[in-house]
Amino acid sequence: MKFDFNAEYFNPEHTLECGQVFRFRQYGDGYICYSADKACYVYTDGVKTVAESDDCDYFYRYFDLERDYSEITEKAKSFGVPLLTRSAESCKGLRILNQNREEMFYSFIISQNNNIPRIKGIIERICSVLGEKKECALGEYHAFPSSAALAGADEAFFKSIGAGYRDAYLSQTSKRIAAEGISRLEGLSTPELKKELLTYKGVGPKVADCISLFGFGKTDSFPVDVWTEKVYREDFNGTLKDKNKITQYFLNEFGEYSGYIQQYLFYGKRLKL
DNA sequence: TACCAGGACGTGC
DNA sequence: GCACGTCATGGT
Repeated sequence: MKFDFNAEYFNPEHTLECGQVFRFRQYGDGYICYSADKACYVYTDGVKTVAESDDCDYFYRYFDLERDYSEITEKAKSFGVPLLTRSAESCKGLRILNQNREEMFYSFIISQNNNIPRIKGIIERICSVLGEKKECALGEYHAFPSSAALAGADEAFFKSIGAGYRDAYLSQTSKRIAAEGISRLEGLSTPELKKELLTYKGVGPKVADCISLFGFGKTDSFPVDVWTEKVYREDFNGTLKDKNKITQYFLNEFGEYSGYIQQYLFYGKRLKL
């Protein structure tokens, strides 16, 4: 099955390459992306972006297609920040994905003090060993492992697939989530959710903000990493040093739009827009 | 070869 | 509470 969407506000490259997701690869004229145990081929054909999958309902929501992004990009440009205006204009087809919550937990624990190509490799190796083998029209692939499957592996496994010192974090947090589930995190306000996320091993303020935004759809989150910290200094003339205060500064500026704007700024800075 | 990467943790103050 | 050293490892 397939569906399509106005390509002006759905650009696969910007959406996938902007640093919010790690499980995708270039294929044909577009990309194959994987989420939880599902797969989707997405490409732009003229004025339409087309998505093909065995589960179109899942990916329609995954790509956040029920939301109006023209309003978001206009809001972003209204702040009069040159980098933000340039990024929102040239990347207006960037959408914030609705990703699997547990997959976001482990992915962003892995992301700490790490680079994106290596993060992708670590996640790929974890999936290939512990993820259920699946098959679809696009070929074979491995699902992202359940927390139970991750909890069944030990620290040495995570070390062996190149996770480095994050081995203990993955081991401990997967055991905890396998035992508790994550329904205890549903229905919380954004500040309450962040407070709870900070109690998991390997989850600090930045990773908590990423899980909150990308896993729980909390757009009043603003993760501050080395790139957005650089944005703060160079594009907002910021002088604060404390990263929590920098996050609070951005939240005060952008409110419910923080998550979207953060992604325009992060991606735009990396692209040297 | 150094430095960097979507940082968090433990220790000492 | 805050500053600081440390933590693996591949990318650049």
